[in-house]
Amino acid sequence: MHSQTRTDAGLATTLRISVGRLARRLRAQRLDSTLSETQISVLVAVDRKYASTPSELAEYEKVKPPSMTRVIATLEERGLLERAPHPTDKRQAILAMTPAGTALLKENRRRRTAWLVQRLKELTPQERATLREAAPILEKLSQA
Amino acid sequence: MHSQTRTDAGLATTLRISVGRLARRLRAQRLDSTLSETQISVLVAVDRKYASTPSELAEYEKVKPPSMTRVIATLEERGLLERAPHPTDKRQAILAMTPAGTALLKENRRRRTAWLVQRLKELTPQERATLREAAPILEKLSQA
DNA sequence: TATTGTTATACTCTATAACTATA
DNA sequence: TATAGTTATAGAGTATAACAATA
Repeated sequence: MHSQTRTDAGLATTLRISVGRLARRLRAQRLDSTLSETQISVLVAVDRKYASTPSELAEYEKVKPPSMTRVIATLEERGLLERAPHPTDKRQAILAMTPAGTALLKENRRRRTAWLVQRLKELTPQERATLREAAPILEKLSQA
Repeated sequence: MHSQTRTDAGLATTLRISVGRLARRLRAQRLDSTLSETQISVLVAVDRKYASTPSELAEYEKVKPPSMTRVIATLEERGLLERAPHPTDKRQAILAMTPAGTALLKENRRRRTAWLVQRLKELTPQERATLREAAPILEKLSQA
């Protein structure tokens, strides 16, 4: 059964291919296809307070500040984010979720999770148990 | 340990997030960052004979024919693909790998796999064993 | 002076519409 | 007429360079 994964290189190859393909399938489930992956990702970052100012968001998303200016402008225009003044530094802006932004994220998570839950249901109980063991390891790998 | 993954929805959420993040990390390892993901993917499709003509490649990559025209033109200019006449239909073209294209793919795979092998080495033997069990299941999930 | 953020401009990737060559 | 592919053109996303406001 594990013929391709006996060696570390074999395991890495199999993981690399299936993780890439699974991620593409998950991305395709996104709710509002008029929002890009970066836009969704910025909403998530603001929602979880991983980043709040335009500079922090650019750094977090690995894009340049002028690109982030445009991403934020679009999200503001759509009423998904709003801007508040920084308490001490007038140069900076603090981004915050609007109720519409929060609702959109929630629906997006619901959709993608529902798609994957359906796929998990098609596995055997033993296979799901294996994935439960593997999930925290994949989590660790992704943060390495 | 599995507090987040007891339910199917919890498992799905954890998998969804870590698979997405791991895929992004893997993509970032690509060799020639002047080649887009689509360009790499077209090379892989030609190499494995998943598709050979511009129309087939457009269909396979889920882009429109004019977009594929440009992707192929770039790959030809860089000497990674070459064009041969179709044996019976003068409208169509058959794309084939050049030695440089084959070499580039090989090096790309080597790099991404090497990155992941390194990450796997940082795990415990028990964790690697769990991933060996999980790998074929993720493979199945990605093809569902 | 250094930092934060924006505006102006250009490049890449993708799309739609219109066209050419062949079936 | 229909199909395979290209050319012309436009829109989205990101980059660099130059600038404004504030620290």
